[in-house]
Amino acid sequence: MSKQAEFAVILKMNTMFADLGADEIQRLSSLCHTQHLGNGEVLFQKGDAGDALFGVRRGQVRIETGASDGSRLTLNFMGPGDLFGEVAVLDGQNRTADATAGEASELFVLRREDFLAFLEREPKVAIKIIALLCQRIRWQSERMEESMLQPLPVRLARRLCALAADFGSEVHISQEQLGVFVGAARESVNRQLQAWRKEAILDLQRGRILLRNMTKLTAIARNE
Amino acid sequence: MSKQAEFAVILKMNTMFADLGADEIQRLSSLCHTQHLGNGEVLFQKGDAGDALFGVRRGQVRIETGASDGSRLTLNFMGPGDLFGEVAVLDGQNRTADATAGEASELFVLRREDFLAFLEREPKVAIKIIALLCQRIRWQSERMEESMLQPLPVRLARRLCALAADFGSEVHISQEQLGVFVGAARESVNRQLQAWRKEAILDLQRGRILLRNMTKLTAIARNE
DNA sequence: AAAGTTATGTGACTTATGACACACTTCCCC
DNA sequence: GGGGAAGTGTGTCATAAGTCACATAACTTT
Repeated sequence: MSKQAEFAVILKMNTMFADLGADEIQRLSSLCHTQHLGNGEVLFQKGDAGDALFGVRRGQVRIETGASDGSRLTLNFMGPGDLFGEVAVLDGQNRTADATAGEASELFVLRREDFLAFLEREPKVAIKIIALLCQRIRWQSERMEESMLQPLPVRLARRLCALAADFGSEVHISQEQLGVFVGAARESVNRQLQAWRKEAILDLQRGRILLRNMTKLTAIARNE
Repeated sequence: MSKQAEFAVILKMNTMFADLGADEIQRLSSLCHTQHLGNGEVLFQKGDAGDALFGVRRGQVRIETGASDGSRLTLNFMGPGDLFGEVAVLDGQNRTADATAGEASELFVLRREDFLAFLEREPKVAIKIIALLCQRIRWQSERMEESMLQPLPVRLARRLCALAADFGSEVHISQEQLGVFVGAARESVNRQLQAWRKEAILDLQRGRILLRNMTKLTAIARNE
């Protein structure tokens, strides 16, 4: 499969571009470049201009932010097929987090200027993008109002399910970082995980969580 | 001042259109219609197709939603100069709440079809709209992550400040509805308001709150 | 392998806030 | 002007989750 065809598949998988027609996707993916990163290499940092959209072809990129105490907190892991920086490429605002290669990686790059020129040539696509952004706004406000009002177990179960979708049943994450993800104290996370371990929903190891019973976990995530 | 000039001013005041150039605003406002509503008349209901954007010229429109128990909960008041339905007009999705005239009102109406045709004619404006939507997405995610994690006094102070910006220092709202706004129980809202009354930050009357010391209130809203 | 560092497990305590219960007041309307 | 209905004020209690304070376990570095 050509690089462009690969990139087209990745674009198509992202909610933001899922509704575009095959021809539009094809023209969009013809604008892509590729970029290689060595292990630990920094792709961009907080405050950099948001001048491109990235898709992971192989490897892994960590999206992280420097906490005030100097420690680094990982906000997300992007693996093959994941797309990141969609919003930055559209509005050109500064990056709000750092991106670092977690291993040697190859990325698809769609530069802002190319993308904007494309939108100007194809106003119908621009209108679709607008619709997609609007959906995202609706989705966000629904989620947020709903999500932060949920009790910790529900938030935690949801986050674990989301991580499982990306990484399978062996999630490699510290309880500390999980706490940051769901907005809770590490100790609270630990206590909940212990409770679930006793129910055989999952197993715990240092730096990793083994999901044993996704059925129960998704039931908790749905808040019964 | 002509209706169109008035509408142009209203568009300009809204964050969503604030960055557009004067000529673009002018062409956009030439597409507007007006509509009259009697007191209590229903403008649209939850589930209706989102086929237009509205601006209040005079009067007041309540945005509300029917709670499951049959009672109606007001989500927002739109007064002269306020714009609502921006997202629905862009993506054409269904309304997510009801809109009812709180008094005899006159509205500016910008129909979805006219607006989309306009965007197709002016792709540069479409790109600006995209940038504005992106800003809104960023703003939303920042706010939400921050806001729901804040303690009740902070959330309450912020909401009161926002209401004060719209209605001045005499905010006409029940404590019940204020509770819905900030996602808290009525009793908790009442207790916090009582505390602030004792500090002379505000006064309470049935169905209304008189803000006495905005300086202190904004300080609380900033979370010190 | 000893020492240091990071991640995890757990108990004791505190606090914010929701839930319930009920009294009191104001408004509206017949 | 009497009887609801809606809004408000307050006490008591329960609970979820944060904080603090350690103990322990697992990797890393020298």
